[in-house]
Parts: sequence; C-alpha cells; structure tokens
Amino acid sequence: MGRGKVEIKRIENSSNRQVTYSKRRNGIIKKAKEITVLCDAKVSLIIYSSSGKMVEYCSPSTTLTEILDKYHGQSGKKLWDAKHENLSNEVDRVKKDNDSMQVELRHLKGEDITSLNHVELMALEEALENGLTSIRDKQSKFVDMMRDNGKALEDENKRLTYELQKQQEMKIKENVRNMENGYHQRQLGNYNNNQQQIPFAFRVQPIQPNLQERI
Amino acid sequence: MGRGKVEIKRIENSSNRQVTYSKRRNGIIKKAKEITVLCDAKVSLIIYSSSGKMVEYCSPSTTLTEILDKYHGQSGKKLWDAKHENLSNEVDRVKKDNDSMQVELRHLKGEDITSLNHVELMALEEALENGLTSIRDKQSKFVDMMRDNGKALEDENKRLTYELQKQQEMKIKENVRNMENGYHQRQLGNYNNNQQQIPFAFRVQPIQPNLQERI
DNA sequence: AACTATTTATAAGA
DNA sequence: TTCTTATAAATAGTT
Repeated sequence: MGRGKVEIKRIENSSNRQVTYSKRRNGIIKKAKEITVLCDAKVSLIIYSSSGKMVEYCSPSTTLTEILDKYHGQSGKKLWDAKHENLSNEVDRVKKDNDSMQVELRHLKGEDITSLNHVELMALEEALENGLTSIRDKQSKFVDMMRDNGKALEDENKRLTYELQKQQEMKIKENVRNMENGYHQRQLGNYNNNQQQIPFAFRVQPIQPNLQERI
Repeated sequence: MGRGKVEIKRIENSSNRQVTYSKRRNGIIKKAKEITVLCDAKVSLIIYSSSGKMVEYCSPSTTLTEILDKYHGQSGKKLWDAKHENLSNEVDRVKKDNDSMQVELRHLKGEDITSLNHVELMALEEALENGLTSIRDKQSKFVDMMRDNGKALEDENKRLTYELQKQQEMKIKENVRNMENGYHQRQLGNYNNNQQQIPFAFRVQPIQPNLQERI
C-alpha cells in the first residue's frame, strides 16, 4: 500500500526504516484501538523500536496486569520469576494441607465417612474416644476445682460472718456501756438504728462468683 | 476500507462483530509481523476476543518475559508487585486457615485443651459424641451387612453341598446300574475310585471371603 | 510533515 | 469459515 509493493524484509536504509517504523507503529496502534472499540476486544500491545524505545497500548477496559494474569491462566506459560513461582508453590502446598485437614476434621465429626473402610473407621473411633476421655478428664478436673473453690469460699464466708457478728456484738456492748455511762446521751435516738442494723449482719450470705465465666 | 465507511463504535450485531473481529485480528497480527521484520522492532501483542479467547503474537527475536522485563524498567510501572502481594496475602490467609484447623484438630484429639473454658469443652465433647455416634452407626451397618452376607453365603453353601451330594448319589446309582447291567464291565476297576470320591463331597465347607478386606 | 499513487485491508454479500 | 469484490484505509516514495 504505497507507491510500490514492498517486500517484507528488513529495510536496510536506516532513515527509511525509522520513517516506516513510525508510520506503521501508529498504524498498528490505531488498529488496536479500533478492534477494541468495534469488537469489544481487549488488547495489549508493546512495541520496541530497533533503538529500544518503547510504546505501549492497552485497551481502556483493562490493565496490562489483568491481561497478563489471564495470559498466565490460558497459556500456562510462566511469566514470573522464581519468587513468584515459590509463592505459587507454597500456596498450592498449603492449600493441599488445608484440604487434607478439612477431610480429617469432617471425618472426626462423622461426616463423609461413606468411603472409609472398617480399619479406618476403627482408627477414627479410637481417636474420638481418646479425645473424649481427655476432655472429660479435663472437665472433671474443673468440677473438682470448682467444688474446692466453693468449699474454700464457704469456709471463708463462715469466718467472715462470724467476725462480723463478733464485731457487731462488740459494738452493741459498747453502745450499752455508753448508755449506762450516760455518755453522749443525746445520741440515744440512734440506739434503735443500731439494733435495726444487727439483723442485716445475719443476712450476709456466701456468694459464689460465677466460676464458669471466670475459667 | 471496505464496501462502506464504518464508524468506529461497537458493532451491535454479534455475528458481524465476530467476523470483523477475526478479520481485523488477523490484520493486526500481520502488521505486527511486518513491522518486526521491516523495521527490526520487537512486538508483543495479546488480544482477547469479547468471548475471552486469547491470541498472542511475540516477535521471534524476543520473548514476552524479556519484553515485560524491559517494560518494567522503562515504564516504571510495577506489573509484578501487585501480583506478588496478592499471592503473599493468599499464602497468609491460607496459612491462617491451616493454623485454625490444626488447633481444631488437636482439640478434637484432646490435645492443647488447657486453655479452653468450660463452654468450649462442652461443645467439643458434643462434637466428639456426635462423631462417635455417626461412626458407630456406620460400623454397625457394616456388621449387619457382613452378617447378612455371611448368612447368604452359608445358605448358598448348604444348597451347593446338597446339590453336590445329590449328583454324586445319582452317579453312584448310575454306576451300580451299569454294574448290574454288566455294561462296560471292564471299567469295574473304576468303581472303587468313585466310592473314594464320595467322602470328598462331604468335605465341602462354607468358605467365608475376607469381608474386612473387601469393604 | 504533506502529498498522492498504489497497495493493502476489509465490509458486505454470497 | 471462506471467497469475492467494491471501497476505505494505510502507506511507500516523493516533494
């Protein structure tokens, strides 16, 4: 398409080559834009001139990264370096671990066991029994602990109740002594108040903290 | 360049769009090849159709990896970092999953339960009990199946034994008849052989296949 | 960079 | 998809 037919081989004249390069480079980019719009395509185009200068076109609906991700998926070729490959491998490896653990968990929960044979079921049963034993053991220790704790609190409460009672009795005696001595006689009206407080002392009860919440 | 001028906008007719796509796609690739040869350029061209099918062209003097390496250097855009980060995040995420499953597994096996509270232990116990129930249920089905299978085999064996015995009795009668008829008297020597085979018939025993291996 | 003769690409039709 | 063909578009060589 021009004044003469050109054979498709390297243009030896360097300035001609440079001119043709610019014209054709623009032509290709124009075509890339057109196919993008006309046909809903996604295009990534990177061109380097012989002098090393780069131009790039990427369809506005996408990004080079996205295109390369898809490229990786579709072509199977690995574009990334060792680092990426290592990570990729690690993801795969860890996912595999994940899957087998998931299966084990489901088996332990009694799910998906249709495919298991008798020997495998026996092993599973044993594992579950061991687990149960261990957990019930732990729970019975809790119960013991709670009982001991409750006992200790009860004892302490008894002691406190006793102390309180003793102190209040002492206070009553003191009040009586004060009355008998006529000391601070204008506070006599308070005597009844003190008497009313006595029964309150006996209302002190052992209060168990919520052990379940604490543990 | 065709029978009519086309406006550069999406071709709504889907089959027209498809036809135009493949023509223009071929055109662009041809142009890419030409500029590569004529002008000593390096081209990477990746095109996705709207249906997601990919075609690729890369100048024979280079590779996509090389072009992208240069791209990375010249454009300053990081194509890999984002990808790398995604992978890293995925590794972390999957590892986290892994860890929590590992913990759950250990708990179900009754390990590392010191840190669990009473409510958690109860949940665990219930899960284990459910698992055990489910597995024992499965096992009892196996046992039933094995018993039924054994029963069926036993019956079949009885039947076979009976049949065999009947046939051998018939054979003896036939031999006796033959003898009485003086038929094939030179085979008399075989009579004892036949008698010796009788006890063998009664040696037929029910043979249980190894059911455990089969299931 | 613009011009233009010519080649090439391709739209529409078959 | 492929072929055909009229026409638009690209571009080689020129100015």
